[in-house]
Amino acid sequence: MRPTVYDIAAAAGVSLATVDRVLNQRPGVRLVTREKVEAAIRDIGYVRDVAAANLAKGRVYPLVFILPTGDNSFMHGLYAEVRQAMTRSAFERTEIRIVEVPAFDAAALVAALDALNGTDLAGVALVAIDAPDVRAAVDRLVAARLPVVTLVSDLTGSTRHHYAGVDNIAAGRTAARLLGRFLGGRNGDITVLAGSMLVRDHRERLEGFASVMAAEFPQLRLLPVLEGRDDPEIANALVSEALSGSNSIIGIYSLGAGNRGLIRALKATGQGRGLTVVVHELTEHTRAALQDGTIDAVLNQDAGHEVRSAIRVMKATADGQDVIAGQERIRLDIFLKDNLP
Amino acid sequence: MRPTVYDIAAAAGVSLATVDRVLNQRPGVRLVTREKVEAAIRDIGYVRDVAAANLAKGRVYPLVFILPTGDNSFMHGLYAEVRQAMTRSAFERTEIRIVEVPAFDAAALVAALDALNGTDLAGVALVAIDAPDVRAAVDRLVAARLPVVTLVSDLTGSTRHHYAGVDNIAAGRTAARLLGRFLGGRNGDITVLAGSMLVRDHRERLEGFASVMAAEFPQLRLLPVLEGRDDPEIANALVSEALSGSNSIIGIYSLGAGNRGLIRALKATGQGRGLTVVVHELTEHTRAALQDGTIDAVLNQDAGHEVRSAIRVMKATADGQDVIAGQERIRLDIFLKDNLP
DNA sequence: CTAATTCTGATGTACGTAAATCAAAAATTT
DNA sequence: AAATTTTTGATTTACGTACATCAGAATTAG
Repeated sequence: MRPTVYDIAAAAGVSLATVDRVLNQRPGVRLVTREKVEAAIRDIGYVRDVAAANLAKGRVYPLVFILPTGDNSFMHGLYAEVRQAMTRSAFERTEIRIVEVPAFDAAALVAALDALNGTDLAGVALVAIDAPDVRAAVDRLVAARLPVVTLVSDLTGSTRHHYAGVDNIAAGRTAARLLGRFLGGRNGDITVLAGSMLVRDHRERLEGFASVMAAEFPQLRLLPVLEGRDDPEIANALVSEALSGSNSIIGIYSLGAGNRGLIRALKATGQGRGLTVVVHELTEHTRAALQDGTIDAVLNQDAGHEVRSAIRVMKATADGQDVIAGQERIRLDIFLKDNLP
Repeated sequence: MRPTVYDIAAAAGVSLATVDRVLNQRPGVRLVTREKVEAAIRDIGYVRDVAAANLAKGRVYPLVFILPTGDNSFMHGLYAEVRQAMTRSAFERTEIRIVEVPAFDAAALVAALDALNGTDLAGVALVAIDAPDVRAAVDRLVAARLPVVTLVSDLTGSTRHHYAGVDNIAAGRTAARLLGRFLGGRNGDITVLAGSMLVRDHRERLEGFASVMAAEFPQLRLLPVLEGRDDPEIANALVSEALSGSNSIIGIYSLGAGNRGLIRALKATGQGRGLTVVVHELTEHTRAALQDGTIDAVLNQDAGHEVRSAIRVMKATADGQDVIAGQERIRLDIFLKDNLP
């Protein structure tokens, strides 16, 4: 049988109350006694039964997800996953609240973050915008001992506890290699469609993409980046214009959202041109386009995994526990038409 | 506050004892009363607090992993992950035991399975060998109300509760497309190295690979499959022989384990021939080969995820709970040199 | 050496559920 | 209607931990 607090008490030769004081870092224990108890804990290999402890504490984890609004399938999926997680609240002792903020609006994000300061929370997850005042706002929350997890897009340089998202530089590099190798030595132009250079994930994807392109596929030339603000309408307009304006485009990398606009443009203007296309985020639209050959590869981050991972990390951080590192690494999924889930 | 058994009792107008009898399907409750209680449970949306229930029951989950012996990195990794899971036993209320059986030995596997029948277990995970008597042995365990999960290689047609592994047909198809597109229209021969056609995962990978090759890359010709028994030495010998015997081989697909033998052969005999190589399972050897360009892509199943998923599913099945489907889907990882973890 | 202070022990209640016991009530049989 | 059987209720203990209270012991200060 696994050791309990009674076993520690017996081993250390103290009472249950003292063990409890040590375990829960309550005052009123002499240093020597405390060390005696801690030694006993180590010796008999006691590990606190978190379930029992939570039961006794009546612990619940009030969590907040700060999510940007946005009419694209990826964001819809992300919202859906958070709502899914809400339905599991009873089991997981969570109380999840969603706070919506306008997309790409750093000031609004800062306001949302600051509004949380002082409230009774076990954790905050946010899709970060890479701006100094956002960083400062996050640091304020961390300083107030609140677990903070960035979701999808990271905020390096801040003191956030964890990032639940993919390695976007690696994603960009991977996209470049896929595109480069699929094009098999042909030369021509590559168009990159992004959402906004304001968010770190898009900047990083571009950075990775450009560096591999330059180093390994010099026969391919990168055209200036199109910024579609993750909006299908804008994306459609930009890509249509680019394709009709040039015949030397042979590849497209879409590193943001709003791909149903891109796909519409491809079907209207890109038909029969033998374009090789790599995009991000598996949605109903990109899935269909992958299947019918409009798109050649989809890079994806599983929003469900990201949300569940964020929740696990926030809970663990709130309890001062550590997490299974391998389990919390969000992997980059590569989908070809053959391995669609 | 979340409803408790007391709330059900009050809502149904019965005593706590009766609620308990209904909840735990104990006898001694009239049908009408039982229905009254069940209605109350639905009405107030009661969900049992599993943590508290397990605490009260003193529940532990004795689990068995039946793993094949085998001197290849993938199996080493799998063992390591199970041992990792053992270290978390205290937290997870599991008691994990590993049973080793010789690889590719159906009779030994059947014996190991039958030895478990009648023992007090909460679940069995096994790397299945696709043979009728293995299927029968698994069915016997399932009939004895024991949760059974296949790991890495499935056993379709059996009554196993769950398969914790990747879709191997999709894996084979994906490998074919990667190889085909990376070769960019060249024509020549493709060599396939497998472990054994006895295990379903290898058969399925080959099936998927061959079908996409035939349908979409007719300029590539498949050579007869080499069976390396997942053994590095045998793999090395077979591939070396194949490469020195033919100059028309331009691609290799290794769908089993034992790749350090393949890599040795490639470095010795395949240098400078511009071979395109796709292999399975990310290990230290395949990782290094991917980085130095000996290999072009690695398809991988994350053994850690498989083991953790198997444990979650066995526990949930033992409790009659259901699982988060999306969370238990084991994904096929595709690694290029750019997205190595 | 006494008084004040700081530690420590003993004990009880709570969390939400499981499981057992025994008495009482209701339903069924004779 | 009595005897029997089946249902139900009331109550208690337990799981492992948290947390509070109060008394007694040990330590420190005066």
